[in-house]
Amino acid sequence: YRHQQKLFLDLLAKGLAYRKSSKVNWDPVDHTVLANEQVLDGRGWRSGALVESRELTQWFFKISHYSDELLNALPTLDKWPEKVRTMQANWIGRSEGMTLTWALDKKTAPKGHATLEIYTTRPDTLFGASFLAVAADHPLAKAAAEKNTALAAFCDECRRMGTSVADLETAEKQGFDTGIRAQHPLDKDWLLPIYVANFVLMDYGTGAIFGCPSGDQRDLDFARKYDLPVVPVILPPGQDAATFAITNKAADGDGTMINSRFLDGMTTAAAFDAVAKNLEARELAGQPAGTRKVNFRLRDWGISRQRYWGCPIPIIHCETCGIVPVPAKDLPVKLPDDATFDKPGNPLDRHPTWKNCVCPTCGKRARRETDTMDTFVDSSWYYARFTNPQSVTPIDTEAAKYWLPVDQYIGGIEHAILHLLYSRFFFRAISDSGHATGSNLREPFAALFTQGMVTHETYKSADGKWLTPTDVSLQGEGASRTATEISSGLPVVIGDIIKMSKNKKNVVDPDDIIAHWGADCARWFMLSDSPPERDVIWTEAGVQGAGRFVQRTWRLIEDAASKSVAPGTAPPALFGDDATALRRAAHKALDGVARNIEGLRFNVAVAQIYEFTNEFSAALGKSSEGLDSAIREAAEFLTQMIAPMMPHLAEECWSRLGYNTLVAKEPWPKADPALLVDDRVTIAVQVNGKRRDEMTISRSASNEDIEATALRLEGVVRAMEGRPAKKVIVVPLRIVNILS
RNA sequence: GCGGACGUGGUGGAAUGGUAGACACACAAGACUUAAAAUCUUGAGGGGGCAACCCCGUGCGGGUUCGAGUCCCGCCGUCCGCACCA
Repeated sequence: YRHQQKLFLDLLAKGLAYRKSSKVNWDPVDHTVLANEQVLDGRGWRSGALVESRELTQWFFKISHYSDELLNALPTLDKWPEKVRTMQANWIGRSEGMTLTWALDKKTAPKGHATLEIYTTRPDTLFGASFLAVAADHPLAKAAAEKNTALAAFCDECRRMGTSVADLETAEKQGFDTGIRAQHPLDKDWLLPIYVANFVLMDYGTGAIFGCPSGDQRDLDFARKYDLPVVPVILPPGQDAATFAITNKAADGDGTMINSRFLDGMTTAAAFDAVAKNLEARELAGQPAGTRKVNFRLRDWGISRQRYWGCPIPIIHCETCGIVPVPAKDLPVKLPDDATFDKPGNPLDRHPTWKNCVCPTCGKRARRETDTMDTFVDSSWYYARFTNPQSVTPIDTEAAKYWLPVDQYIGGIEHAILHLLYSRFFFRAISDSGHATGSNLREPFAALFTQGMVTHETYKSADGKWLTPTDVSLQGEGASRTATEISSGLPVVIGDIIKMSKNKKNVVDPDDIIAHWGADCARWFMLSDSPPERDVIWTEAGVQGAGRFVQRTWRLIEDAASKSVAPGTAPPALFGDDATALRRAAHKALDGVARNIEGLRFNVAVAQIYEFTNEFSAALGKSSEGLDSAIREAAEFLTQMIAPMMPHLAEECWSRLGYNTLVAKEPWPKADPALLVDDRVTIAVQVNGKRRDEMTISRSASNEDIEATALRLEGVVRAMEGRPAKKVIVVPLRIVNILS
């Protein structure tokens, strides 16, 4: 906490942490702030009228300061999944547009309101405007509502909808005419009505828009409902100006400008520029009537939590001095040990004494901040702290420079946005406030791999209760699979395969798995079953198979140990055919497994080990010159190959092979390149693209030899039916294709 | 609505544009056993044929190529992310 609190205060000093009042969704049962997804997750009891909207002062980190940088740096993260980069780019949500100032009609405007600022990404469609709309919380809406009770009621309705309606997509567009009129920026004689509309968001742009019904679907729906003009201003490519009309589908793409005075005939891009230049040059209330503006969807990060767990925010509230940082000598601010949890609400706020303190500046009685930090703050810099956990400063810059960025980060896809974006922000923010400064210290994670989750089938009894896998017995296969409840014999509905959750009871206890199968076996199954980026489906049958392999490997090593030379024996001068074959298999497997582990293709690595094990088993029954030496090599290779995935078994095997060292400490063996390539290769022969035969031929055979041999093959002759070969394509070591 | 990914046997899944289904699970037959378990051997994409072998086959329809699961275009479906973002 000491270090994290120090970081917080340094961010505060840099203006990267701040306090602001905003509207939140408040859970009146738990007395805490609800995230949007919690309101909208359909859990029922939290949605609807139970959620309150309230004004709350909370702490934020200014992630928006880095919006551009976080977006622009995404392409440099070339070892991150495309998916995650796309998700982050969408989340940051950069859009280029303009802020336009509209003069309000003096006769209708409330006192103190002379202009209205709106944000648009489509200034080109300005001549298609037929109304303006503001959010219910917009100052202009509030001012207008003061003298208009019907409008005030409408605004209240909008606010309630904002926090309670889960199905936004079905919510109807609704508006209320404020009676205020605004002058069109390009024609002061053109007055447009200003509405309060439920689909305008206060926290995006300026909380106000202009509506161009012909160019935006929402605006069109709104215009049709309130009978506002619909003037087409963009002619989509391939449409005829004489016949083009807007019915119920807005033309929101690019095209040629029409009905737009001096813009007519321009492309949308040119019209954007023309309007921008025009408005930038115009003056209104002492400033340009329009300015180009880049907007982001990304909001600042609210880090306040009304919870006991989490790092206390090191701030003291003093009536005289205001917000006072806790002095460095008083850090860390610790959580009380005697908090109570018998009531809802923040235990720190409720604690009888904890929040009482004196102001470090004036010495008067003051109050501690009772919010704690979001635990995502902790996870945003732990990797930097880990480079030297003993450091007296939060981060040891030299250690960080040496170790960071993290070479390979592995985590679930569920962190694609929050954790990974917060970390990218926080690392920059702490660097800019004097910690971990260095040219390589901007992005925390050089490479990212998102692994899948462990999933399991779900089962539901006839009366709709979730059943655990141990309650159910399964019969049949494919579409005719059925399940019955063991205790009652009644049929069971087999449900979706989903992430294990206690709620749906589709869980298998890791302790049980380890107790019954062992950790090696569990790990082996998970690695072997699916590619690591995909979800793995936990099945009893699958883990049984892994268990059999554990036993089989042990037997194989035992057998091999008894048939091999002693450790450290020099290899013979000559190996017989079967011994050489075993050595080739061992070296190929070693090479392939190494490559696949490096590429994180663990399931393929496992398959290769299986394949090699099969060959190894078969070789043990043979007799060949030098076989005992080859067996030792193969057994040692196998042990080393399984070691990363089944370390306990590998150590047992290593010991059985006569060593009293740890295989974990052995270097990965080097495959002999000479044993990786075969003298003779088997290649397929196609006639007109269809495989008809195959041949085994010397690796160094010339194309002419290959062609001649291929044309003599029995299967080829049959398929040619006496026709001559028109063309023969020879791909050395791969394939021959004969066209006839 | 916008953005992205994916679609291969009964199942999980292999396959730098070059023999589709490696490997495993499940299944079946056989060996061993008084029996079962375990283990070992064998079989298997679908269809036809005694067999040799032939035809069809990677969601559907086109295209590029000597050659397409893989590349391109258009559909269909599934999943994921964002979503009244102006």
